[in-house]
Amino acid sequence: MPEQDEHAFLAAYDPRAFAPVAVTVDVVALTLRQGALHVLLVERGGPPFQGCWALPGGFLRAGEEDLDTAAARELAEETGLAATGADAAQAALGRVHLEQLGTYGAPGRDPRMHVVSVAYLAFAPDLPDPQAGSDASAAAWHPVDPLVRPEPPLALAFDHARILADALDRARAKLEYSPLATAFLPPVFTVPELRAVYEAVWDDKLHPGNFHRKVLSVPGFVESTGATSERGGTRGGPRARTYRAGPARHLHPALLRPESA
Amino acid sequence: MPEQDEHAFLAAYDPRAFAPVAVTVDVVALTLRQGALHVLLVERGGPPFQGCWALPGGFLRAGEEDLDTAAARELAEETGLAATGADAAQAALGRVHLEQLGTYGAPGRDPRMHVVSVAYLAFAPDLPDPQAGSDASAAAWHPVDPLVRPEPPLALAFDHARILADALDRARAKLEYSPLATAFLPPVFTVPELRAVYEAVWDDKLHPGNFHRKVLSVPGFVESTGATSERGGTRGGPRARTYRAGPARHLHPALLRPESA
DNA sequence: TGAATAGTGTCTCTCAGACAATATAAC
DNA sequence: GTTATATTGTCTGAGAGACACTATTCA
Repeated sequence: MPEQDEHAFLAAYDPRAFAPVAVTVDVVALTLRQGALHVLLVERGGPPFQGCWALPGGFLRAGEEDLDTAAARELAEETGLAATGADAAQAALGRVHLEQLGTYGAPGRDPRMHVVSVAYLAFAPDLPDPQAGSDASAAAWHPVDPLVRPEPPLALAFDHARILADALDRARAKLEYSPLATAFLPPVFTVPELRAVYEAVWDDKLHPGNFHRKVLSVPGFVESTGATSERGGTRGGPRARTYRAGPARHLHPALLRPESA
Repeated sequence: MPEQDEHAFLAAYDPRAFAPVAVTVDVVALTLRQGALHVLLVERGGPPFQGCWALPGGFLRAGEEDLDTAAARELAEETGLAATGADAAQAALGRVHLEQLGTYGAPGRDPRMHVVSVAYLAFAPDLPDPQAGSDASAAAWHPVDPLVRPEPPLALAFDHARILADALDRARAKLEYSPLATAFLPPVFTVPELRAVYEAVWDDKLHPGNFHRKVLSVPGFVESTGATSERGGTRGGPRARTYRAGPARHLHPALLRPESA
C-alpha cells in the first residue's frame, strides 16, 4: 500500500491518529459611523503577527457550542458590550444580523498549526467603541476604505484581508436582494438614511428620487410609522417621513446596483 | 475566576488542552441523468447510521491540503473515477464545478465527537456510475426528488438531509445569475438541452420561445459553434443549433425564476 | 432670502412574458 | 401526412433611470 493511501486509511478510521486541526470562528463585524463603513478589529498581543490588527475571533468550544453560537459569543466578548450590561448596548447587540460567510483552511494560513476558520459576517447599527478593561481592550472600529486599497497602510494578520474582501463582496451583493440595509440603522429611520447605507456600502451615489420611489414600491421592505423626523437635513430641506423595517426577507423586485457589469 | 472564563482562557492559549474537534469535508455532487436531478450518495459500512446513505466525505488531511483540495479529492475517490484512469472519466471530472456551500458544526450532529463539516457543492455533467471495487463500492447516484419530500422514503445520515436541502437552494439560486447550468452539460449543447437543465433544477416548465431569446441575449452566456445537432428531437422537430459555454461568469441580465415571490 | 433636500410626476428604454407563426424533422 | 419541436416575430405591461418640479427647512 502506498504511503499516501495508508495515510488516508488511518485518518478515515481514527482522526486522533492524525495531526490535530484547530477550529476557530472569526467575525467580520460591519457598522456605519459618520456615514462611512467600519469594521471591528483587535490588536494581536502575541506572536504570530504581534502588533498587527486582526478580525476578532477565537477557538470553538468543542462539545459545547454550535458555530453560530460561537460567533455571537465572540462578537459580544470582543465588542465589550456583553460585559457592560448597559441596556442600550444589549439592545443594539440583539438587533445585529449574523450569518455565515465561508470557511478558510489553507494549511499555511497560521504558522503554528493547521487552523480552519469559519468566518461570520455581522451587520450592526452604530455600536459604541469597545470598552477598555475588557478582554477587548485593544479593539477598535476601523474605516474599511483604507484597508481594501491596493497599498493598504495597515496590513491585517493571517489571511484576514482576503476574508474582509470576501465579506464586502457578500455585503454589497446582499443589499441588492435582501432588506439587510436596515440592520445598519436604528429601528426607526428615514428613506434618505437608508439611501446613505446603500451609498456607503456600494461606494456610489444613488439618484434620490428614483431610490425613494423604488424602496416604497418593494412590498414589505419598509412600513410607515406615520410620523416625520424631528429635524430636516443639516443643510436644509423638509423633514423626512420615518419608517420601520418591514416583514420581507427578500426584495422583489431587487434593488439593482448601478453599473454592476 | 468563574469556571467558564477559565475554560475560555485555556482554550485561547492552547487548543490541545481542549476537547478535540474533527474537521471533515462533505460533497453534494449533483448531476442530471435521464432528465432528472441526481445526487451522489454512499452507504455507510459501520456505526453510527450503519446502512444509511450519506453524502460522500472524509477527514481533512491536517497540514497537507486546503479545503478545496480535500473536496476535489473526496469527489474523485468516491465517484471511483480517479481510480479508473479512463480518459473520458478524467475529462468529465475536470469539468466539474466545485464551490464551498457552508459549514455545519452543531455539537450533537455526530454522536462520537464534535465534528465540523465543511460542505461543498459540485455541478457535474452526466457521470458514469461509481465503479465497484474502489473505496466507493457502495456509492450510487440517487434521484433527488424523493429525498426532499416531507416523508422521504430514504433517511440520510447525520444532518445530511439539511445539507442537501441547503445545496438545492443554492443551486436553484445560482442558475439565475451564473452560467453554471452549462456545467451539467457536455462542452457542446443546444438551447433546448440547456432549458432542460433549468426545468429539472427548478422543477418548473419554461416557455421555449422566451427562454431561447433570453439565453442568446445575455452577453457571454453561450457562443455559437456554427453547427447543428445530429438529429432532431425524439418526437420530431428540426435540428437545433449547437453552442459552447461563453466567457461570462455572471449573467446580465439574470434569468429570473418564474413565480419566485 | 438663498441653498439644499424630500418627495412626486413624467418620459423613455429595456426586458419579461403571452401569444402567434413558420420551418423542419421524427414517426 | 401528422405531430412535435426549434426559432423568430409581435404585442403588452412592469420597472429602471433621466429629468423636471414643488414644497419645506436650515443658515
